Amino acid sequence: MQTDQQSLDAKLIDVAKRAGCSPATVSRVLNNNPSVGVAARERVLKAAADLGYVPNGSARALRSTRSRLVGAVIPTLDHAIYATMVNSLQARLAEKDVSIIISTSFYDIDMEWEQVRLLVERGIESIILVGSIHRPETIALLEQRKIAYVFTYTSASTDVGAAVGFDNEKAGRMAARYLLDLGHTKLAMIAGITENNDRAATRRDGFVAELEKHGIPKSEIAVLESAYKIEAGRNAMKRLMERPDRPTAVFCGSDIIAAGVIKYCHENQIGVPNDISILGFDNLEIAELTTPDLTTVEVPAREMGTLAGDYLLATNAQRQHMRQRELPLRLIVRASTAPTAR
Amino acid sequence: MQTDQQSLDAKLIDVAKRAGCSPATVSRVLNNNPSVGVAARERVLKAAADLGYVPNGSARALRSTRSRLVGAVIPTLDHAIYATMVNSLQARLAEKDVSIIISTSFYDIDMEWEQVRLLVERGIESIILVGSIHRPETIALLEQRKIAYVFTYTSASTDVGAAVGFDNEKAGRMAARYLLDLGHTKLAMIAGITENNDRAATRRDGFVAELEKHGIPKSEIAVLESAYKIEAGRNAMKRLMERPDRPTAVFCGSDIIAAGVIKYCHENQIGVPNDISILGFDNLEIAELTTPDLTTVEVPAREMGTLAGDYLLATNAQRQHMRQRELPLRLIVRASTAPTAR
DNA sequence: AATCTTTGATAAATCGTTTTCTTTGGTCGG
DNA sequence: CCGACCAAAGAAAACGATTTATCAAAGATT
Repeated sequence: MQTDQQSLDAKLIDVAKRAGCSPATVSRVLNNNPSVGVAARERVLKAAADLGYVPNGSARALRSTRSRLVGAVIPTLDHAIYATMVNSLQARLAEKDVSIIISTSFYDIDMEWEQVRLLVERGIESIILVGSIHRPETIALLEQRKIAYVFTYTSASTDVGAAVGFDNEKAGRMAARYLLDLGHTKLAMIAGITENNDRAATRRDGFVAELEKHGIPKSEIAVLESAYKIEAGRNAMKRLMERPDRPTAVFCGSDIIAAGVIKYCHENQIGVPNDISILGFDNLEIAELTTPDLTTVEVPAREMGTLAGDYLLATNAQRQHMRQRELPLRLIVRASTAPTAR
Repeated sequence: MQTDQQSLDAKLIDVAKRAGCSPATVSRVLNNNPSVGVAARERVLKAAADLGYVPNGSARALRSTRSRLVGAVIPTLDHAIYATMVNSLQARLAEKDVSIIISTSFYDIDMEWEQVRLLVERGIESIILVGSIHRPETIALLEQRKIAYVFTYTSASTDVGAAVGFDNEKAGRMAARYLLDLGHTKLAMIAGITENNDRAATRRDGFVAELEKHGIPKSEIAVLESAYKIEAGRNAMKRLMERPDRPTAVFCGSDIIAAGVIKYCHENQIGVPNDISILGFDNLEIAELTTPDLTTVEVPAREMGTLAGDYLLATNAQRQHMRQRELPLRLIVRASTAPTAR
């Protein structure tokens, strides 16, 4: 004989019974529908609390077509630049009781497509992606399902999606100009892996283009790639220094890479910035850990997360005004760069 | 007049119609139920592909009570130790097409309780939490709903939950013993914030207890706390060095804190490890960025994520054998620690 | 005093699947 | 050659909420 109601998973109808009203009324109270009297409202709330009632999200989502779920597909959480962004995104969404399903694509747009499919199946109402290169199927699916999507780490939105981020080409140019202004003419770049990473590729292109514009032929610019790991950065620098014509300044696609580069310099008695200037990208916390402190380009990861959250939470009408958001980039000058010796 | 089927969101019944069979058959095909003929199976698969059919997860979850959703509540994603763990956890779950909803509690168990409630509402089948201190309501809810839960970063499971992690007290003792073995007798600890953080607190307690055991009175051990930020670690070290009786070795609750501590030492001409030995905790990537490289205790974050994932994916029967998993801790000796000068 | 609104609440249909219970038709052993 | 059995597939109920249509009672308007 079951007497202890608490021990069963109470359903909405149980709450209704206990409150002495219909399920419809309970539903309205739970959804803050104003058309229910204050007396009934209180009885319902009390009953729900007594029973430890927890609504069934699936049933709710099924009937109302609102799941309060958003998706995020990012390359990895193992890189602070993405983890930080997701962290602020999640915080913003949590304020509105919206939950976030996260999955990682390891920089692979085919994998991304699979993940997006799965997320759509889960009923997400909107989604955030990284970069502006995606499989056509991915975008088509989101369009067809009318799921709002926003690209991050880029300001290049498609004709239909939205973007919150920065201009990667500008970022590359900014780096180039800064090093040129310091008097450097023999330059190199250790980019991140550019395959399937439009942001890294565009940054590199901007860097090279700006140098060319200032009279430095492409053939004289050494461009290597490195994974986003300290060790990988160190190895890339090793390869670079084994070449005949050594640069006096190196632009790195990430602070992580730059950290490895500086490490290599230490190990090989190459003075930073006396022999070689090192410029990073991201402005991670570690930029103040290298010796010397790293000059770098600051990426507004936290802000991107918050703004992307705002976009995902917005109504369709509001979104019209939020389609493209380019955030400013700042150069953080520390001690790893210096003018060329005369 | 609507002729283009593709443009509508196809439902299971549409697939059935196109394949010329009943919805039940389609459902069986989609769920790999063996009792359906190969001919019918192929027709269904073809029809589903033609229509671009995507199952409705909510309806599926509602009817089957299986949501393929797990929850994770962690203090923050802004600390590599958690981001890394979540990253490997997610990777493990993705292999089985299980999605993860993540939310952050900012080290606040009241907030954690709210988050868990919301996750339960979303229909998660299991959940991972950090540490072993939680609100009783949190555990009670999970128990009542029969949602499997696993604690991480600790090996202390309750009588009913599971834990995959390490013994924080042992960790503290290990650090103490190492520094004692080097000959240090004047020791200090800069712990992380211990309020609502049983792991940090237990580590501290283990450290102090081991020192006491070896004849160092508690009153001689300086213990401070610091947030998990480089800057905060620097400030804590400042406070420590302003005290009369300076230690010759400092154990830091995290590599992040240790990095700040070393920074302070640089700025104030305190030699590491000549004047003072610094011992970190976590073995983050940054441990190889400090000068000198940081000696630290390695925390198996990646492995914890994978094993926690295994637990969440396991059946109830299998879980019986996975209730408590203590992972080994390794001391990574680098250059920031040295024997005391005679 | 009769009619028109407004308010608060109910009954019943519905969302898109899975599952249980039947049915159908074919194979096999005796 | 017949009944038992099995495999494959269908019909219909169910999952737990929201929403639409409806209605009764109370208040406002003439």
